[in-house]
Amino acid sequence: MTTSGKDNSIPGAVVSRLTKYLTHAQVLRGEGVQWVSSSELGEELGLTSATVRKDLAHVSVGGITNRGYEVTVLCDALLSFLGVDVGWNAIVVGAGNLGKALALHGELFRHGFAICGVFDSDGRKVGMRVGGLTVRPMSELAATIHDERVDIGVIAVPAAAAQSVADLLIISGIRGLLNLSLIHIVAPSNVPVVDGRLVARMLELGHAVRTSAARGDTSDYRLGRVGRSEDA
Amino acid sequence: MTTSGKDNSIPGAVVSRLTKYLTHAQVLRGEGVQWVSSSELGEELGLTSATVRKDLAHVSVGGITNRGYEVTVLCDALLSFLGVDVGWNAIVVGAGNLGKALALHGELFRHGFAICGVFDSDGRKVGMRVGGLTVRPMSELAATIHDERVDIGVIAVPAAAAQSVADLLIISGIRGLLNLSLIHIVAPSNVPVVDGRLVARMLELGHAVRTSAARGDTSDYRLGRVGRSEDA
DNA sequence: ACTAATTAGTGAATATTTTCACAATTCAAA
DNA sequence: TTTGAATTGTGAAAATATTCACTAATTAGT
Ligand SMILES: NC(=O)c1ccc[n+]([C@@H]2O[C@H](COP(=O)([O-])OP(=O)(O)OC[C@H]3O[C@@H](n4cnc5c(N)ncnc54)[C@H](O)[C@@H]3O)[C@@H](O)[C@H]2O)c1
Ligand SMILES: NC(=O)c1ccc[n+]([C@@H]2O[C@H](COP(=O)([O-])OP(=O)(O)OC[C@H]3O[C@@H](n4cnc5c(N)ncnc54)[C@H](O)[C@@H]3O)[C@@H](O)[C@H]2O)c1
Repeated sequence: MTTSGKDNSIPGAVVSRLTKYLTHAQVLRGEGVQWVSSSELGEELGLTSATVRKDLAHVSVGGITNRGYEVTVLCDALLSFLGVDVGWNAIVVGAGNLGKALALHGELFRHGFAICGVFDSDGRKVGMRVGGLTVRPMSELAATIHDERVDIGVIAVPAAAAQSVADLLIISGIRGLLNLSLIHIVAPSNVPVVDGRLVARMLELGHAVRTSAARGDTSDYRLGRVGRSEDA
Repeated sequence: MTTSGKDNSIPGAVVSRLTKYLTHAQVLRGEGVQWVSSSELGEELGLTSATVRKDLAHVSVGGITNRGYEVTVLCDALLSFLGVDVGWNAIVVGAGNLGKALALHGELFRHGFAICGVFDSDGRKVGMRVGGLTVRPMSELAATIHDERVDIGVIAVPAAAAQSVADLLIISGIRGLLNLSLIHIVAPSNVPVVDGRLVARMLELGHAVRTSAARGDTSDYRLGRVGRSEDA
C-alpha cells in the first residue's frame, strides 16, 4: 500500500481525467489559488461536478465541505497517485525529430520522467548530442535497460521498425512502452503500451470540424476563460 | 450530406477506433492482404468482433458475409469518412522542437493535412527554414488563415502562451485546434479542440506500469504478431 | 449561538457502451 | 446442386459510466 491501498482496477477514463485535474490544479497553484470546488473544476474542464467528485474519491484527497479541495493537497495527492513523486527512468529509441523533441522536453522531467538515454540504429546519428545526452547505438540498449533500471521505453522510430524495436525493449526487460508510431504494437499483458496517437488525434479533429460545420454551429464567444455552456 | 448523410453524433470513442482500423487496414493493404474479418481486426487491436462490426456500421462500408471486409474498400471508406480525401489546410504556431517535428512529419501530409505555414513570436526564429516552409511572424497569421483558407491550427507554444494563441487563432477564423500544450484550452463550441496529451499519456503509462506490477502480471510471450489472450 | 449558504460524498437512477447470440447470407467444395 | 463452415448485421442483454438528488457537514455572517 504505497498511497491509498485501493487503487485497483480504476477505469482508464478516470486516470485520463485525473491527469487533467492535475494539470489544471497546477495552473491554479501557480496562480496562488488556494481552494477549488468540484463544480469549478468541472466547469473549467467540461465535466459535471459529480464526475469530478467521483473521480477524486479514487485518490486519497479529502475535500472539505464548504470549501472544496485545497489546491496544494490536490496537486500532491494526484502527483503521488500518478507516481510522479517516485519517478521513472525512461529511454527514447529513435533520435529523429520527435524523439529529440521528447528527450529535450522539460515537462516530462517535471512530471517524474527522467530521460536517461537516446538510442538510434543509424550510425550517423550515434554520438550526436541531444541536450545533456549522447545518442547511443542499439547494441548498448539491452545492457542500459538492465544496468540503469529503465522502466519505460519511448518508441520514436518509423512504423516499419516499431514492432521489432518493441520486441527488443520487451526482451530486455522494459516495463512499459509509449508508442509514438502509427501502428499498433503487440506486447505481453505485463508490459502496458500507451499510444501517442498524434496523427489519429488530427484525424479525429478533422472529423469533429466536419460534423461541427455540418451542424452549422455558431456561438457568441467571449475570449479567454469563459464557462462552457450551462450557466455563465 | 458530404459523404454518407448519417454520420451524426457518432461517439468520440468510435471515431478514435475508426482511426485504428484505418492504420491497421493500411498495413494490411501494404502487405497485399485482400480480405479482413471483424474477428481478425478485433483480435489484432484488442477489441471484440462485435465492437468492430458495430463501429464499421457507422461507415459506409459493406462487409461481405463469408469473407469479411475488402481491405482496399475498407481503407477508402475510412479515408473518406475521416475526410482524408478532401484534405485540410493546417498551420503550426510555435517553431520549437515539437512544432518543427510536426511540420516536417510526412505522415500528416499523407493523411490529408497540408501544413501551409509555421509561425513564431520570436524574431530570431522568424525567417528560419522548416522543410519547404519559412517561419513567419505572428503579425501575418490572421491574414494567412483567411487568404489560404486554413482550417486547422496546431498550438505548439509553451503552456503560458497557449490560451492567447488559441484566442488569436479563433478570432482569425480557425475551424479546429490541436492543442499540444499541457493546459486545457477553452474555445467556443463551434471550434473543436483536440488535445495531444503526450505528457498525460506518459502519466497514464506510469500508472499502468505500477498497477501491472502490483498485480504481479507475468506472461509467456512469443515475440511479434501473436494473438492477445483468448484463442491462440 | 443561530441561520443561511455552500459543497463533499454517495446510493439510486439514467444513459451509454459493449457484448452476446442468432438469423440471414455467402462462399467453397463435394 | 447441395452441404457445411464462416461471417456479417443487429436486436436484446449485460456491463459501465455518468448524472441526479439528497444528506451531512462546514463555514461565514449576524
Ligand atoms: N514527427 C512528428 O511530429 C510525429 C508525429 C506523430 C508521430 N510520429 C511518429 O514518430 C516516429 C518518429 O518520427 P520522427 O519524425 O522522429 O521520424 P524520423 O524519421 O525523423 O526519425 C526516426 C529515427 O528512427 C531511427 N530508426 C529507424 N529505424 C530504427 C531502428 N530499427 N532502431 C532504432 N532506430 C531506428 C532513424 O535513424 C531516425 O533517426 C514515427 O513513427 C512517426 O510516424 C512523428
Ligand atoms: N517537445 C515535446 O516533446 C513536447 C511533448 C509534449 C508537449 N509539448 C508541448 O508542446 C509545446 C511546445 O513544445 P516545444 O518543446 O516545441 O517547446 P519550445 O520551447 O521548443 O518551443 C516553443 C516555441 O513557441 C514559441 N512561442 C512562445 N510564445 C509564443 C507566442 N505567444 N506566440 C507564438 N510563438 C510563441 C517560442 O518562440 C518557441 O519557438 C509546449 O507547450 C510543450 O509543453 C512538447
